[in-house]
Amino acid sequence: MPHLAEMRTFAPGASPRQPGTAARENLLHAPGDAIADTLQLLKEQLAPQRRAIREGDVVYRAGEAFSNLYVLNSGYCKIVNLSVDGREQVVALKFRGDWLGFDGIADQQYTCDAVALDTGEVWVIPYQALLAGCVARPALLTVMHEAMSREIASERDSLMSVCTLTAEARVADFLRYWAESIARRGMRTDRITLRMSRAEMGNYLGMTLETVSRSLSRLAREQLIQFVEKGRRDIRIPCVEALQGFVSRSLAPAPRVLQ
Amino acid sequence: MPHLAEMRTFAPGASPRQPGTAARENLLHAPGDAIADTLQLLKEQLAPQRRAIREGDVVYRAGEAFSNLYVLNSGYCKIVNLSVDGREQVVALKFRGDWLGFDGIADQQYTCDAVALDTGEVWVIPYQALLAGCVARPALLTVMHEAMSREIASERDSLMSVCTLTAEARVADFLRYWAESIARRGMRTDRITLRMSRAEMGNYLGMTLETVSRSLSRLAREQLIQFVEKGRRDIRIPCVEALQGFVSRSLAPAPRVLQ
DNA sequence: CGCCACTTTGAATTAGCTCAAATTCCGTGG
DNA sequence: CCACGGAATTTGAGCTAATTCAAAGTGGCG
Repeated sequence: MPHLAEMRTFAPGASPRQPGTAARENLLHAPGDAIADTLQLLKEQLAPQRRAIREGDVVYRAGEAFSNLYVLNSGYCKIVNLSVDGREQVVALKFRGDWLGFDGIADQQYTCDAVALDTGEVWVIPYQALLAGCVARPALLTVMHEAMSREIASERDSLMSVCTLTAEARVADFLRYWAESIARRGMRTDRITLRMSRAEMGNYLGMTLETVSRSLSRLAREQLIQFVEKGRRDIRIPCVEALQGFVSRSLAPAPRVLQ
Repeated sequence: MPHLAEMRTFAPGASPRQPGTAARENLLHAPGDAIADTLQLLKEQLAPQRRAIREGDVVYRAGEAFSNLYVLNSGYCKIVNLSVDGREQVVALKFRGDWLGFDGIADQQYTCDAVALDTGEVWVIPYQALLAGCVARPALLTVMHEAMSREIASERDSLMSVCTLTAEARVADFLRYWAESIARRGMRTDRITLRMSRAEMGNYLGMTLETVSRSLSRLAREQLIQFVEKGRRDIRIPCVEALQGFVSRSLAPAPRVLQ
């Protein structure tokens, strides 16, 4: 577990080597890949503690005192918002390179649960250490701000999706978003494995699990997706653009309303 | 919408402030009011340019190159998200002390329109100047991060509201949120003036303007609100807690679903 | 093999939408 | 000051997308 004192000992550009993993990850590092660059920067500058996670593990919990941000190095997480009256709402999904925990900054405690959807690894980024590191490497501040900015924009898109699309279009848009997210991370996108149950998807998308199921069946009937044999969580997307097209087409013909 | 994350920190009874001279604002400044403190800090450290805005004025527009953040010193703004296929979605409302423009950081251009709902004033905070100022005054970074964090939490609450509440409860929650927002800023809350048309509210809340109107009529019939004579935009809220109670009560009895 | 959780599909119900008509408000010009 | 016209709002009636309730079907795993 790296302490602040240790952290400083790494000269910028020198990576703290971990036996086994570091070499492999450096091999995988392609310059120009913003996500990999960010991970690389964080590793070099902060040598973050790594924490293995498995499906269902809680990275942080609502109400817990805030002190760390987290960056997802592999796997998938869902962010679950909780209301005082007991409602639960999946409000975001996180992929490799995404940051978790920004919601805790304002009042020094997290306002959501962050739960792993799969085996993976998060890096622990103590907030104070990050701020301290920004003095030497302003790039750290830049990547953090970009991540926060992106999160704000992303949640606005979610809200727009829920407010303006039909259920079936929302499901299609969700699949498109998932495919795009993993494509941007260099993973194959033609065949995706959803890490969520129908109930979780429905919760995230603001519809019942039955409606999710019906929408998926309909999308399959329309050839926009295919179920990979054995297991209804593996889905083939022959053409992501076709999915996008479906979403656009399913809009009301005249969406021009606001002033 | 429920903005749980915003609830803490602010001491009620803080000064309601009007745009005006620095001297008058200093007189009105009450220590312990986080919003006033932030404005004070920004004024002292950055002496931001002030920009008067009137209803309909665009503070920034989607696609425009990012270089400034803005802080609302008075008035109200809506944030409108735009999709490539022409949908418009009001995704946030901004009050005195709120920051605008975070969405522009990630890709160096704004992704939304920010539009004034009323006469007011924004302060222009050049992002680079802000970062530079943070070296001398780390508190600047703190308030900025808190604002971003709050915005993330707030949008998650909006998403939860849209996904889990009935239309009528959403309208009630919106009124509660508006009342609470201005209460926290020291303004009277028993009688509020909505700055939005039924169509704008409906867009923000994910329903048609007719449903907004019907919901308001029903809430009035149930004595949870009253229309102030002459003008359907002035609303009296006899008891904010009663509104909150209505929202909670209108939940499905057994909201326990996820896993 | 058999249980259990998840998923699919159907049928009936309903919340909210669409379409339409009346009403109110407000600014503008006479 | 009042009349007029357009825009916003309200309200009603019918419709539809999505929900609820229910029953089968499927797969994973001890």
